[in-house]
Amino acid sequence: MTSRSEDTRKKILDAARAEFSDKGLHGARVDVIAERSGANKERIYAYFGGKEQLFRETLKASIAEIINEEQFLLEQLAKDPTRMTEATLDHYISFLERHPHFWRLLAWENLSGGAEAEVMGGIREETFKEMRQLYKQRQKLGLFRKDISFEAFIYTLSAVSFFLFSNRHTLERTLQLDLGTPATRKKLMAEVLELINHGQIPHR
Amino acid sequence: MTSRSEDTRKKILDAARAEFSDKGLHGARVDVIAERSGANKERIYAYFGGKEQLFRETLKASIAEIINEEQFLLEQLAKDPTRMTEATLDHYISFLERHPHFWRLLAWENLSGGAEAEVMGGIREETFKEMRQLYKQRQKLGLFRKDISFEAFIYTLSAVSFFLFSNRHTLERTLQLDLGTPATRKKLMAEVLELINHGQIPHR
Amino acid sequence: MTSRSEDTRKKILDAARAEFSDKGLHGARVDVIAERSGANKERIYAYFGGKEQLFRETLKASIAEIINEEQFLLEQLAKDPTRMTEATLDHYISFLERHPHFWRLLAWENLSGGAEAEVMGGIREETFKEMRQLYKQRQKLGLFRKDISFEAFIYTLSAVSFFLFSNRHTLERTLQLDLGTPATRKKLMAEVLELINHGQIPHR
Amino acid sequence: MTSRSEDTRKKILDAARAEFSDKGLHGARVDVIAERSGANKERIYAYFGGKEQLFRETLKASIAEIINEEQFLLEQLAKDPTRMTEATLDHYISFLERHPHFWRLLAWENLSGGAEAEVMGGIREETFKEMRQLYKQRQKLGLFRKDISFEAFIYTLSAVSFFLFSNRHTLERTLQLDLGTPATRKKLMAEVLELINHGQIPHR
DNA sequence: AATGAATGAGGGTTCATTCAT
DNA sequence: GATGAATGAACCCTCATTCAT
Repeated sequence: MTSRSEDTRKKILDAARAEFSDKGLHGARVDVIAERSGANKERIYAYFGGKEQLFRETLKASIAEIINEEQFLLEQLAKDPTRMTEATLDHYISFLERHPHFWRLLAWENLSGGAEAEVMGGIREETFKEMRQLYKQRQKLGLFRKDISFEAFIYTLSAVSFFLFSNRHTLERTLQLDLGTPATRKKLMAEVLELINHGQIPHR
Repeated sequence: MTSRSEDTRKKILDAARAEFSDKGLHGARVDVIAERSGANKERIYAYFGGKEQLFRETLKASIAEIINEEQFLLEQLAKDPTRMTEATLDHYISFLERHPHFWRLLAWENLSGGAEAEVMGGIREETFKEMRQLYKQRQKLGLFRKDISFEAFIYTLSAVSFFLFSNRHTLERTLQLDLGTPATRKKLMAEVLELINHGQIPHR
Repeated sequence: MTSRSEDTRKKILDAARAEFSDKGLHGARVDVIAERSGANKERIYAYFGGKEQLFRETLKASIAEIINEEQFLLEQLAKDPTRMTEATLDHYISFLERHPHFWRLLAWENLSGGAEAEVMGGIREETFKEMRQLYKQRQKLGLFRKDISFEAFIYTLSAVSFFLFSNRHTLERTLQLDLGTPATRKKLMAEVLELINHGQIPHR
Repeated sequence: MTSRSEDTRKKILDAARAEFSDKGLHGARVDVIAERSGANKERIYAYFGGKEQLFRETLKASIAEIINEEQFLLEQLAKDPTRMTEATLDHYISFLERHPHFWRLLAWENLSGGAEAEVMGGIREETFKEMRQLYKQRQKLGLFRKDISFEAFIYTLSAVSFFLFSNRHTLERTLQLDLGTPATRKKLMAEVLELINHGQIPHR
């Protein structure tokens, strides 16, 4: 594993991420990945074994990215636990915005049966463990409702953030919203946050 | 356009829906569609022009389905406007559950650039118009918060219902929930509804 | 199975026989077979499933040829049972000479493990059955030695005829014989026949 | 040519013999030879020039082996010239049995046109020269028939021994003999010897 | 001398699409 | 209108061979 081969491997992985993200497993072309990466097609097979395995590696690498980023979220939440909902939602949206291949690969994968989704399991477990503790703490403090589980909470935040990107095209047509414009998007999400948030804290 | 050809056309469309829903535009095979439909491959080209055009027709047909169903929702909401949120969410989930090809085709389409999403625009416009009126009415009555637009409301309901299906595989791994089991799903969605609902009605 | 497709199938089989006979399973090229046959490459896959299956079909077809021809031998032996050894050897040599692809395909196949050799089993069984009867008859008549089985007899005839073709190149070098020349070949085989023959009939 | 490089060369040649013997020129893979030999692929090109040249070298080396062994046969025949046929046949069978790559490489080569067969010429010439003298001597003694040339004699012995191995798979099917079992094989060959032998010595 | 990385020309196979009947 | 046969352009993958260190 010389630095040269490591470099080639990485170039292939980068190109694969772009290509698979764009067109999915079946739409992607190995030739295109080779060309995009500047490497020889055969190297793909030497390093990754085949198209499907490369897709899997690409997916894994993309999922790995979320881990690092979630560390920031955890640190932030530890410092300032007020506004947990907002901070988490913001983080999710920001992450998906900056890593379009993440949600795209995940979406392709889910449509194809999610055989590789298991990769995600263990990976995010730890983050969730810490967040769950924080959530329960706040439930005890009376800031979050006790009859709403952490799972439902995180599910909702995931859904409203993921959907924004994954169904953007359809949304723009049906809701007549230009979600490409940050301002429009922010306004929408602010309202969504409001909707979620005020189920949490019993203002009275 | 004899009744015989109409019949063949329909059989092709049905087979195409199944195949495209399963595997997407690129994963689907024209041969398979022909076989599944019992029609000759060449008929597909005679009637639809090509694979992509067939996909488009399939998508359109699937979207059209939502119209009929949404009439029921509107009627129901007209009769009993209390529990608008719950009724809508239930309707969405039930629809997606009974029409997996709908959300699947939409998901494939969104990933591919959503060129055909425009079809949806006009189609659901009318439904939304009626729902928006109802929503505003209830805002005036103080049952829904005034600073949360109809768009944000419907966006949230759409997201939490669609996400349940579109990301099911990933969800099962990360949240350790067995979403195939109706009971688990119902419990989750009940909590999500709670979360959304209590931002609407200021209990005090 | 129209006559047109039957024709194409046959053209492919003919071309395959030539190509496989020349270069064996691994040396043969599907493109070349397609070109030689004048058919489209894809037809090969449509009709035969793949390269290896085509090879198998080719082998089967070639083996089938020997059956028809062996009928002539049987008839001949029935008419004139004297000179059984000579007639059989002549027939074998003549057959191999006129069907080079037969022994070549068989030779390739034997080298590759003979997985398909089983095809031959049942096929020649009947011929051998009749010949065995004839052989035993002649043993009883004291024309063939009783301590030499039919198997050893037919084995020897097969070996000396097959070897003439299968090892021709090597033979020409080591024995300095020009086996391409019919006269040389005939002289050699006449002597070999003599060698075999006089073990059969106890001249005394 | 250090002893280290000599060693590498030998390891390559050994691996090549195994691989080419198994799969022939076209079926063999350079990568596999490199792996089997434990040497680097590039060394093959440095030492042998290419795949085909390596095959040729492998063939030459294998043919060379026969020389040493045939010395034993000659010595044996010199000591005890009675039973020349049997001794020679036994020797051939034993040699082929112990050196499967010899007959396999030769068979592949013959099928591919036998371009390298010339190597054999010179190599066995000397052995044959001695054997021919012995044969003629015995013809004069009236032990071998005068109208059967040495070439026909040696041809027959070569054929019946070589064929046993080269066509084993086909034979097992057509003659229903289990040639893998030594006993079966011995019985068959004993009868074949009988057949040949008694053409030699005019018992009367 | 030796190695791991890289290359480019195929090699087998499949696909969407069209033709001939 | 309908069908089975045919086509050619890819598509994934592999191989013999060479390069750079």
